[in-house]
Amino acid sequence: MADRARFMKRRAGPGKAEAELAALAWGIAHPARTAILRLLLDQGECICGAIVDSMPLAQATVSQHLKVLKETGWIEGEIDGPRVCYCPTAGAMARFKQLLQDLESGERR
Amino acid sequence: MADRARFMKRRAGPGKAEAELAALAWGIAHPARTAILRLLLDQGECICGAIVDSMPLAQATVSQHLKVLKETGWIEGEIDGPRVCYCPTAGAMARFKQLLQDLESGERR
DNA sequence: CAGTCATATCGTATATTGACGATATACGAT
DNA sequence: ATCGTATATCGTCAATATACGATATGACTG
Repeated sequence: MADRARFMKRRAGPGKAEAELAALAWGIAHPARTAILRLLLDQGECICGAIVDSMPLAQATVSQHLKVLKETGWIEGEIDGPRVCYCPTAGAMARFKQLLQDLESGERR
Repeated sequence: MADRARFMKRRAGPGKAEAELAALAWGIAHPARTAILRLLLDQGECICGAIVDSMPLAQATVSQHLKVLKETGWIEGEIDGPRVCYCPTAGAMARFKQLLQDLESGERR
């Protein structure tokens, strides 16, 4: 997947939307991550520990998924004392839908 | 990613939507695939060869991406004489948007 | 049937994912 | 300062993903 990174970054103007859309899609391209995102959208925000408890995965694994969701722009984490409170990034879903819409309607920017 | 497959298939009722959404997202989680899908949505349909010509990738690689798009339900291929004509699967985008909407509004089915 | 074009599949190399336990780090409380 | 809790990161392993050239398959043409 060196190629993925290469492909993602290479293109300048055209292809930029493709890369952004692909990156966002990649963020939710794993059921564990869609489950996490759903939880956060449902609750508005959630302490990391609660997320871990809700998943059949080790804490380290959940942390990795949270990292991916953060890196792809889906969620944000705010440090709250000794714990971290995660919430959906405002506008991320709208942005994703917009990119999908553009894809559908032949927009090019 | 044995885990991916495991996760994808394990769950029965709840988690089903997550798996479906994740699978669709996975389909477009690579810029080459979003580019192909865009091309098809723009043109309505396209001969495989034209798709290959429009991409900076080897024919074999494009074929692989087409396979993923087909398997994830985004496109369909119709044999047209010696060549194959691809087109977007009707309703796939709508289904994806619906799943996203459900994710956002806490739907559970 | 042989030949050619179009597409899919095979085989393979490399990088990445996703899983986990173990460890490190950060913070609040004692 | 030390302890205990909460998260993140490290190290590692098996399983994919992705790329490519080479080869197989399928479909017309002559």
